[in-house]
Amino acid sequence: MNDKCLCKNIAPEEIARFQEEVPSETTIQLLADFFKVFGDNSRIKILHYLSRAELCVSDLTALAGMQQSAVSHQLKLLRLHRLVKMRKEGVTIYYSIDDDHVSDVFKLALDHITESR
Amino acid sequence: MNDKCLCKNIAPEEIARFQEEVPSETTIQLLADFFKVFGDNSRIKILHYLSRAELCVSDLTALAGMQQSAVSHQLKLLRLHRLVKMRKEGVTIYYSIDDDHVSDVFKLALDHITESR
DNA sequence: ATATTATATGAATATATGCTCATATAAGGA
DNA sequence: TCCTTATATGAGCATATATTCATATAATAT
Repeated sequence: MNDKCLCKNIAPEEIARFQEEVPSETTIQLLADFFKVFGDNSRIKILHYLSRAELCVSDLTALAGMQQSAVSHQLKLLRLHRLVKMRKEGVTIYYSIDDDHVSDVFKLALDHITESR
Repeated sequence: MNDKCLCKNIAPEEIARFQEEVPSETTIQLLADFFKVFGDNSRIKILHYLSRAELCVSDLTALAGMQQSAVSHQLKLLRLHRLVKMRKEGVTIYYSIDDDHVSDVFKLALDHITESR
């Protein structure tokens, strides 16, 4: 089947070399995981609100129209990926963006989706 | 519960105004969908190989170490999102990157994951 | 016409994941 | 101390999604 394919651009001997030029398995995994974080409506919303102001969980809950529990779960994930940081003030916890790339990433993505109409 | 929260940064009256400054539901959805495409190991691999050369399905199958069927399924998805384009030559179909942002997006993501160690 | 090869596709399955519900924790106030 | 409030967390559930298997399509060669 595949090993009988004669149409390859790349000769079999070159496959190994070609593969070396590509990120390692762990890098691939890290990249995919990074994008996975952005690949969810709720998290996109949260990141957008936080890119405008430091907000507490209640604020985000009200703004995003989600349940408090859902917001907390997503904030934990965003924190794990070092995209947001938190600041405690009494019983209130304020979240804010903790990554310079976030807005750049958004910009590129917006370019893409607006470009392809 | 939440409506008794007194700690809001934002006054209740301002919530509506604050929400207007944020992309519409459909834009949010488009953004999330865009990132979802990148949020998968197989697709990241495929995009990486294609960012180095135009390749046919058999090439990608061999390089990524996936089944031909899986590669075809993912290529269809990438095509739907206008990230890759195809060129037919006889029975062979060559795929290549069809979006200027792809490499930029990768660069930013790599910055993030290398930065946070 | 038949066989072979390259790719695509539909169905089924397994896994991942986001949400909800209930509850835990922790800080302040009465 | 007891109650209320803000947030976090674990379990269960429902949905999404990636892969595999079998098969379809389409081009080429014999």
